[in-house]
Amino acid sequence: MPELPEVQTVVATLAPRIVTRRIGRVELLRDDIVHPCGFDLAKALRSKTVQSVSRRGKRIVITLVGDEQFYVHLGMTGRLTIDPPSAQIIKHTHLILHFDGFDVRFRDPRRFGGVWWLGQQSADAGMGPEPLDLRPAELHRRLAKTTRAVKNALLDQRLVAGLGNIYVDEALHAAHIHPLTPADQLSADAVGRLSRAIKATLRRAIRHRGSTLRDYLDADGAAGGFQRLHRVYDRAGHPCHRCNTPIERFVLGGRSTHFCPNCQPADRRPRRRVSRRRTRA
DNA sequence: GTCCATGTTCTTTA
DNA sequence: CTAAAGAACATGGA
Repeated sequence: MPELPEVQTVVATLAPRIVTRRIGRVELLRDDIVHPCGFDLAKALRSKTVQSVSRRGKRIVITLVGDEQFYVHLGMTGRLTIDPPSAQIIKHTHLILHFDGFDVRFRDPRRFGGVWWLGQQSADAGMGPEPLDLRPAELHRRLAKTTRAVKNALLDQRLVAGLGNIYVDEALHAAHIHPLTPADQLSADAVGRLSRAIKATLRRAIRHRGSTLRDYLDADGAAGGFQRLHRVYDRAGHPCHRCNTPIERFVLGGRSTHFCPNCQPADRRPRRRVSRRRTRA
C-alpha cells in the first residue's frame, strides 16, 4: 500500500534508529525476496554500519559506511519495522537485521516487495523525477509524450516517481481533472493545477504520516492518519466534499479509480460549486 | 466459494 | 519497431 508519503514516513521513523548503528547478525528467512537472485545479502550486510536512510520514489534506500547501498521496496503489503529482539517472529517475516538492542524486520505476506542490492550503483535507474521538486513545465513536457489516460501516465514510475493509486486519484480531484483525460491533451493551465495539486496532496499526506487502509504501518508500528482526509479514494457513493455529488468509481488498467463527475468533468468546462463543504458527521 | 487490495513486470495486442 | 492494454504474481480479509 505504500506510496511516497508512507515510504517517507517509514524513512523518517527508521533513520533516527539505525543511522550510525552497526548491523550484527543477519537472518534471511526467505531468500527469494533478494535481488539480484542468489546474491548473498547476509554476507554483504553483516557487521556493516548504516550511514544514511533516504527515499527515492517508493524505494527505501539504505547506504552503508563505505558507500555501498541497497533498497527495500514494500510492494503492496510490505512492512519494515523496529522490533524488540524478544518479539515473536510472525508469519511472512523474510529478513531480520539484528542491531544492538533491537531488530529491523521486513515482513511482506504478498511478496510483491523485496530487497535490492545496489552496491555502488545509484537508486535512480528507471526512475522519473521526484514529484515534490518537479517543475510544471517539466511535468507538461513529460505528459505531452503520451496519449495514455493521465491517471495511467501518473502511475508510471518512469514518468514521475512515487505516486500510486491513492494519491493520483486525490491529486486529480484536487486539480479538477478527469482521470481518463489523454495526458497529451492537458493544457498548460491544467498541468499547472495538477502540479500544485500533486505537491499539496503529498505534503498534506506526509504531514499526516500517510494513509492506512489495511496493511501499512511505519517503522514504529504506527498507522497513518491521512485516510480520514481522502476526498475520493475509497469514497464511492459518498458525497464530494466540495460539491456533494456522489463520488464514482470505475476500473482503469485494473485499478479502482475514484472521481467526482461534477468537479472532474470529462469534457465540459465549468462546474457547480455548493457552499457546504461537509455533510454532518 | 467470490471479489478486492496502497505495486511492478512480463506478455499480448494493436 | 513502439505504445498501450491485460494478465500475472501471492496472500489474506470481507
